Amino acid sequence: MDKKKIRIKDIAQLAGVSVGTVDRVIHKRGRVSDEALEKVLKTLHEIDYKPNLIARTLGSSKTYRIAALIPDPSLDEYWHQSFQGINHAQEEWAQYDFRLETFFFNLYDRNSFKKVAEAVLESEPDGVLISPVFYHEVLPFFELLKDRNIPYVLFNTNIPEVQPLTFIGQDLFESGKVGAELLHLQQKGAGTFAILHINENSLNSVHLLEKEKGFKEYFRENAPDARVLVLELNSQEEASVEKAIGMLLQNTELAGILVTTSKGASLVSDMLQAHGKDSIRLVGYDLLEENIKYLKAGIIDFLINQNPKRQAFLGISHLANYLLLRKEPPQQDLFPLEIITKQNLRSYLESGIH
Amino acid sequence: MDKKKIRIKDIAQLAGVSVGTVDRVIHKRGRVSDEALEKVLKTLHEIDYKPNLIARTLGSSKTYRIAALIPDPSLDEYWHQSFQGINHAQEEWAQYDFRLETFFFNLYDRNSFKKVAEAVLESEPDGVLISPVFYHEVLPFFELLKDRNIPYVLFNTNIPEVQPLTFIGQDLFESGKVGAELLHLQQKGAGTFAILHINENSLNSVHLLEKEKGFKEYFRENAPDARVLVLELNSQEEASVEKAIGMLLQNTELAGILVTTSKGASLVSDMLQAHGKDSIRLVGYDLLEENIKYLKAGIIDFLINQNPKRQAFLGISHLANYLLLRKEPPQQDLFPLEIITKQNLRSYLESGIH
DNA sequence: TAAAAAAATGTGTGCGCACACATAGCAAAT
DNA sequence: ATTTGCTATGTGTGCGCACACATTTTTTTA
Repeated sequence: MDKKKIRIKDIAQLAGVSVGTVDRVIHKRGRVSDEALEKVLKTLHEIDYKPNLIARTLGSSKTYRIAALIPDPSLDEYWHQSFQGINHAQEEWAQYDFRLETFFFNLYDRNSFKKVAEAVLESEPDGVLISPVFYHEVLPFFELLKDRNIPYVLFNTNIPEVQPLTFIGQDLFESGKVGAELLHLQQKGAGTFAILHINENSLNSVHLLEKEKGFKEYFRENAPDARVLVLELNSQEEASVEKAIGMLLQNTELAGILVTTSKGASLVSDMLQAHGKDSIRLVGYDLLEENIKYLKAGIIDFLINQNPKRQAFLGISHLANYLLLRKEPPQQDLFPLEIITKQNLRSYLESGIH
Repeated sequence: MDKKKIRIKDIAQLAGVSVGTVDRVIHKRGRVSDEALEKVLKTLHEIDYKPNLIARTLGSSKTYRIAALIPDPSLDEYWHQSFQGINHAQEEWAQYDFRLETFFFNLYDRNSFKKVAEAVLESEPDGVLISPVFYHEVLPFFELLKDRNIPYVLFNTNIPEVQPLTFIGQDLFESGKVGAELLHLQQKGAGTFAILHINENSLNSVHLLEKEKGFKEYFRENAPDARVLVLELNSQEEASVEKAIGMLLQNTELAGILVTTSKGASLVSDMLQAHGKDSIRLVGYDLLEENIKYLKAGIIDFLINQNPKRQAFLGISHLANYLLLRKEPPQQDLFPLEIITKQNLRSYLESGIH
């Protein structure tokens, strides 16, 4: 049971070479004779050598620089929470020589993203954390990162084909199913259920479409005779969106509504109250201030928490671990679909990062 | 923006003393003149010095030993999951010189706990992780640990008055409220709701009583005319417990049942099926295999996840951080009350430690 | 066959800290 | 006045690794 720490020195002794040679073998720096190579590899294999990551980082003392690309947090509470996660990670890793540079772009302006992406490349970071909102604009960016051998971590939205270091977020298809289930709970009979995409550019709708698919799939499986309505309300003017929601509420006898965008739920809550229809079940996303208010008031029945703060936090952590300690992160880090109600809300607000 | 790393050496230079003196001041080893002390403290205050924890651990290379005291995992799936968390933590911290020694006791035998506690003391660990099931037996144990200056971390059940290094777990009062809410969702009218304590020694019932209080509180606040039944079924023989449940089901028109012990829910599920009463809403605790089965089958409607694996994992991590890196953990680490349904179940099973 | 070039191998140093140990300074005891 | 016995202060070393550099061995070339 006494597994003493094996050092490079020990390996060297066992293999009958010097530490320098062992070092060269471990780091594949070449300049080693076949004979020595074999000896070292052999003992390296026999003894299960694990380098002391602590000592490793001590010596180098290189300052790593991570760039984080997210939508402007001052314009959107959801992204503000992501930003908090990034800042939290920075504190957590302050020990080490890390410089975290955050780049903001406008969520509704693909050109702003392009510009910012360029700036990131110019800054020559050692790693990148990004929420790839603009699919088409992001692809060439990843190409360039790949060329420069800069690892990148995706969060919030996944694009598996660009082979990021890792992805952090939720399974949005499953998320749509959970949303549907929460609307359908204890709803006897068929009824009509609506899924609303509000105020999100349709360009980055992969996101929303996944939820929609899951939503439909749930009813197909569990209540085939339920009616499913899909509405996409993309107008920039709030008034026209409100009007559309109003019409929906007047003309249709709804059993429940799922709002796929985190900001949309409060708008729908307003309308439900205005039309005296707050018995309609409403499910939204994320612990935004407004959403919390309506959840407490009983207008919103459930929120699905995407935990943006933790997503960003873990994104940075995975990068830091990879760069600093050479720890490979898992292929993807899928978060559970957290269901928030009036009663367990507090436990979520009070608990730290989970 | 360029905050170069400040080392002890720098402090020494600024204060006009040697590193040795600075070291003595930092570690309060005494043997420093008032004059020098003041100088060092002053610069130490001006410059915000943060020791490099990495370098600190490198030098010492002391082997820390942590003792974990938990109920025998081979007898109980819930504790098995805790055990997994402990093992996971061990892997995570394998880097460092850690030895994790796990001590098991019988959940139903206070004497076995006493014996094990003694063994722990004899092993002279540097830190202790424990789930304090037996309140009275555990108090003198903590006294002894305090005498010996051994830090201890509690998880699962809290005993704030013994002032542990930290506590990790859930707010059980809130948990009872959430359980009640889940039973009451969309239940029009008053109805009768039962809370069942099954097969848990009443000795460690602080646990269960807290949930019960929250349960009652919910109905007091939200449905004062609902009827609340409390049943405690402590018999060792399963048959007699089943009989009691059967009688309950036959004689009472129930709207919902909350089972406070993780193992109890599957028993109740059985009985609900046997009596053809599976429309009664059932809420239980934790992702035990049996519970998962009944949740998928729709007999159990919701599970509240206590996340024993993560509890234990974080317990060890907090201890390790404290011992190795001298990081003070938060006073308590409260977990959110996770609601599991048929639809989001998979996301919880697939996600790693969250 | 000697000299030069190239390849293989070995040695030394620093990273920042903790701690053991060495030395300086200074007062009390002889 | 010299020694002893303190305290205050300074110096040196090791932790395990990475990497620069020095040295040895082998190969090539004249």
